[in-house]
Amino acid sequence: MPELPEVETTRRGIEPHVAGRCVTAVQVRDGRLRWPVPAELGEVLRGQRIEAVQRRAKYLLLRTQAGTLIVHLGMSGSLRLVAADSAAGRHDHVDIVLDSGIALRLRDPRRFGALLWTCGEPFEHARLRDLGPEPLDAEQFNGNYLYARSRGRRQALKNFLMDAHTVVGVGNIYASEALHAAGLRPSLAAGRVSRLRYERLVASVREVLQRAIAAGGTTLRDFVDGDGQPGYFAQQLRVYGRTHQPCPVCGTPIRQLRLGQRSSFYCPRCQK
DNA sequence: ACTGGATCCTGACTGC
DNA sequence: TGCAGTCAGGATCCAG
Repeated sequence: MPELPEVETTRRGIEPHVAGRCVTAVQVRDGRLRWPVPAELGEVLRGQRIEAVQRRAKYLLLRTQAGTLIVHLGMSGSLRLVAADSAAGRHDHVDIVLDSGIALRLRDPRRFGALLWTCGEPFEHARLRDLGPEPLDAEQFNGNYLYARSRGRRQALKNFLMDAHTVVGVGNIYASEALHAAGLRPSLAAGRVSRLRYERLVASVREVLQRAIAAGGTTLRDFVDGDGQPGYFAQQLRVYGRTHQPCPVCGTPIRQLRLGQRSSFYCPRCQK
């Protein structure tokens, strides 16, 4: 599910209801996520005030005095604001109950998501410390950076773009969309793409992500924001999931291929 | 160091 | 209707 726009949509949705509130209870119905939910989570979170809700890559960070709760939504996760006493569904694995009577409810059918706790600086956590730059950070993420980083790499451009060491937050949907917007074929060898074309790619990544955030993200199946509403960017997708349908720019049928075990979509005319 | 493949899990969908 | 196979927004781990 969630790439950067969906995680950022979630962050913006929950922040006003979560920041400044105190945790009164943590209910773990099923702690079997990507990694087991820490057994001491209820212990350490209870009574803590959530001071800020931040995002790094596809992780959400709920900061407290005692430490930080790190949330990843995996492929099918969502975080919603619900009344604390509302009935939980089959895949509603964890509730963080707040003193407002609202609970932050983690639903994750496939259980690829994670809840991690760190007492230290979250950016130094093993899961976060080696991540590449944020795509919306113009200082760190620019054409020169991608050009320099890609030299000598034979990897397909799309896989290079989806590697969180290269840049974070760009998953399977937005990689395909950004490459289409930049006119670049996903199968190009990353190391043979020119500096100018990387400049274009950076601009496209940024533009696509920002439009997706503005639309509240993309809902293919599971994604809902903090209020349970889907995102509407699916209506604006130009190539993702549109095999054999006409390219919205030139009308040529969209092609699908597999790169790194992921479906990839492109227009053979617009993307060279 | 880089790359591709297998893997975790559940659910939806397709074709026989 | 049932059953097997395929695929799905992510990221880690491992072998070559």
